[in-house]
Amino acid sequence: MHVLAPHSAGPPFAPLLAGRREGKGIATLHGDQLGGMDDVVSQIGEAFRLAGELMGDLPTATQNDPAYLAARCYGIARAYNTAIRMLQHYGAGAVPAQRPLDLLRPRGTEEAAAGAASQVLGEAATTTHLQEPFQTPAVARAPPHAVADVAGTSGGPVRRLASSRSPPPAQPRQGRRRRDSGHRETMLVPAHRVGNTEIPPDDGYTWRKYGQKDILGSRFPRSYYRCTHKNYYGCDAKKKVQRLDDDPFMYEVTYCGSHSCLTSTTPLLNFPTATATATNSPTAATGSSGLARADQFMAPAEQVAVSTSMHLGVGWMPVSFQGVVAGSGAGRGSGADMLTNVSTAARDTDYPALDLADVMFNSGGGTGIGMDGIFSSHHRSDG
DNA sequence: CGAATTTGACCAGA
DNA sequence: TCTGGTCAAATTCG
Repeated sequence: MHVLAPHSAGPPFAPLLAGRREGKGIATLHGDQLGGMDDVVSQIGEAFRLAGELMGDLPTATQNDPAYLAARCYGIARAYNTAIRMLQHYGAGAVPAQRPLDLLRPRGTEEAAAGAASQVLGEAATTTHLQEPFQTPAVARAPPHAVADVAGTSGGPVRRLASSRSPPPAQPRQGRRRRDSGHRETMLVPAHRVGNTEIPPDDGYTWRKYGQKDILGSRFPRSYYRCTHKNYYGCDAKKKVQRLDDDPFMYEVTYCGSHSCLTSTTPLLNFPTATATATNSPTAATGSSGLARADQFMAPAEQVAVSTSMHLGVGWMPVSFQGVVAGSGAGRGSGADMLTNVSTAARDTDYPALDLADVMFNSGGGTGIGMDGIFSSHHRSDG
């Protein structure tokens, strides 16, 4: 366990704007990883953070992209869902037995939309996905020869015309293995709709790219990442990022293995000051969980490693509900369909979650200052 | 100089 | 044999 000293300096996005080099991965929280109250606090903070991001995107995103908005709202609501579930798990009866997933279940909509949403939510309920915003260095809009990975690269696009590499080793390499037989999970991630749409959003982990391949039948290359902390902690988490052929604004990300490191599992959280204050208990500040941590609790070095998702974040779509637990491409296209369905539901139905949104966005007293107040106050949290 | 990316080669599985 | 996944030297950048 490492104690995260209270930290106050600069705007909350400062670490994000500092030009970090590493990509971040999405955090998937599984049932056996359910932690204590600090985790719950982190989860709530994550939901706040996602909501703040959405608020920032509203001026542009609302114009012509209901699917994008639906995805974002989905991510927010799911974050709260996860918090509720964690509370129920943690409280063991002390928490009212509300069904968290009902927060998102559409009422009285066409079955397609409702079915899609229910499927998604059902999956989230069973695996307790904690979807952090995500960013990955993968870029693949243009042919691989013309475009290099952008986000998170230390040197930006690098293209060599000719390789001067050494000849192959005299002795064949040994121990190279494939087909990791660990946990695999595929998710669909929308690309940014504002700013650089070439990169999927941050997911809160730090990844190091170790390969890129042109995949047969795919227009875009597939990028391979492993956890940055593999060497230090033996963390075997990996992920593959593949841009969908039929939807260039969607990435298919497959996670292989799970994080055994702690430092990579610190997706950026920007707790509202009030929230941070309310939860700034010793437990919250010193919790051992690898889950998100308010960045004002972070030491500067740790802030460097946090997510860029504050301004890049986009909710993730789990694909495993489609049965695509393993195997890339199996769910290709379906995820987009799901997104569309969710989008439809979002347009045509009212959600109980609106109550939640009302609380979130109007907590300041109906003048819209609720979130503004929360997040603006937070802007000085790490100054 | 260390860390991260690029990219051709290598390897394993289908 | 083909294809995807991984390795590792070369390269780049801060």
